[in-house]
Amino acid sequence: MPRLACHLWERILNIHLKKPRKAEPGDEAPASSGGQDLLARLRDDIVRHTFAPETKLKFADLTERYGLGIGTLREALSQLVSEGFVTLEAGKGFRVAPVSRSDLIEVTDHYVGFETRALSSSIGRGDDEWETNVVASFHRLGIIEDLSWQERMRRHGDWVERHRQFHEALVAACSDRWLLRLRSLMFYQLERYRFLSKMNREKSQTRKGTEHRAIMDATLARDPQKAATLLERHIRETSESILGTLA
Amino acid sequence: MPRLACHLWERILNIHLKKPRKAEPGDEAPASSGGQDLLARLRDDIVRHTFAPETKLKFADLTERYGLGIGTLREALSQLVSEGFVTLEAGKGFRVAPVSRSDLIEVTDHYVGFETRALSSSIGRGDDEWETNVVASFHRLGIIEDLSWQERMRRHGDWVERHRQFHEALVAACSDRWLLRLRSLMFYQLERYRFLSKMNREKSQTRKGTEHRAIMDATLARDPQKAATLLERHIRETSESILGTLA
DNA sequence: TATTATAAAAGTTTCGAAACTTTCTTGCCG
DNA sequence: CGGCAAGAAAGTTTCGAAACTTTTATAATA
Repeated sequence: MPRLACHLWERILNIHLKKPRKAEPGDEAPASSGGQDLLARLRDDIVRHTFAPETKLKFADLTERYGLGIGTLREALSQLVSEGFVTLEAGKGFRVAPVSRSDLIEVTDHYVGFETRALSSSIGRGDDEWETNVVASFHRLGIIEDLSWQERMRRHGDWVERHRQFHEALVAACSDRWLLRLRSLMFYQLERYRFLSKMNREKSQTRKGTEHRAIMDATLARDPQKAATLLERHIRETSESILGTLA
Repeated sequence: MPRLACHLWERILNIHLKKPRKAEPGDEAPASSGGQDLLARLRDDIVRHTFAPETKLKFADLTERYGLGIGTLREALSQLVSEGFVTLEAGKGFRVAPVSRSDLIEVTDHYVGFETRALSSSIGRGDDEWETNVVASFHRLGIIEDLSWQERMRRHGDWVERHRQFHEALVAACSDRWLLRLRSLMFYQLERYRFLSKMNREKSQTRKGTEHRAIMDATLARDPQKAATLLERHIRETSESILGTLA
């Protein structure tokens, strides 16, 4: 019976998957669509300097690398223009946005401001669920930070992800949607610079772990003042060290 | 002689236009490309409530309205997603982002913070050229604000544009690129709400003119404290009045 | 009549070919 | 040899048709 419509088969096969999908709780991200996480992949590749700053982003390369059409890529790149990761010059195409000392200084300042304010708010409003998440994400991060230097390097991708999740968990209870949005914007910008410092980080590694713990402790103790101070130092120290390498 | 290449004709016709184009001073905007100002047009149409909040943005309508292809529109809409004017749900398409009291409150707070900081910085660094521009854009705005109510309404589009230029001129000397960028983001968001208040603005109109002058005076007097205070009140009063209408 | 299955319609997403621009190369003339 | 025009190559931008999804309408069944 070849006349049977695809729809039927799909329904038969998916009925048990699709129904619950509608109310699945994890579906928070609005997401783009089919080129689902292309945006995230591209951003990651820029953040992790797979494409160095100022690199020209040619569609010929990109279509091959990601296996997607030109239009889809253009769409994602456009969003990255708005986020400040990519520049677009009419007729000349897309380039990875440049990095600079002044840019790093600005981004750091804004990020410190956003993150400390969001954290204070979060401390004031967080519930049990939030607390639990902070502890959980800290632990998940700690597992990697406790590894040997070599292992840590190998799993750097995971570290980046867990580090982001930890900081996100801290501020998650803040109710100001725009503050979270702006904070997130600056966080990703900083991530790009953080990567630059990956090369010449000496013994500072171990201190990072204790810093994260101190921030968490002050947060769980609901001491916004102290938490903000620690957090600010945490962020600024990292940036200072990166500024050294940017000479 | 039909064999003559297009290139030749174009060069003949454009040589005097294209050469100077390269160094034209007004070309500051990186701009998108061919659908040059589609992004701006779309944003304007959302800001001016041509498309009401939560409206579904169907490509069938949009292609007809703007006379552009689907791909081009998608690209512009993607950027507006990043800017927060539009939402995108996988498979369901684009919608104009909703408005709400809490959103307005957040946007106002952030905008006040950005604008006052940028203004202070600008006052500290502005040169003659900057001062001149402030005076010029204030005057240009004043011309419209001095008109009768009816005329003012008729030329509301111009007013919006000149109002934006005035505020941009004030902060133009600030050197923090990210601060200007974030400020601009919030400014456009507020613009959407400002439009809502257009309906029920009573006598407040005349006061606006004097407020603008007071801000400019304090700015030219290089009094950042006073300028910031006046500016903050200026912004907050507007938002308060809009909050009333959002009930 | 209510419910559910199927088809049709409406809409969105992806893709790549065609048009257009910029950049590089080559050949010509001074 | 340097400058410059012309053509070729490389790259970007636009567009709309095809594939796919969601929504709406229709028909069949209990």
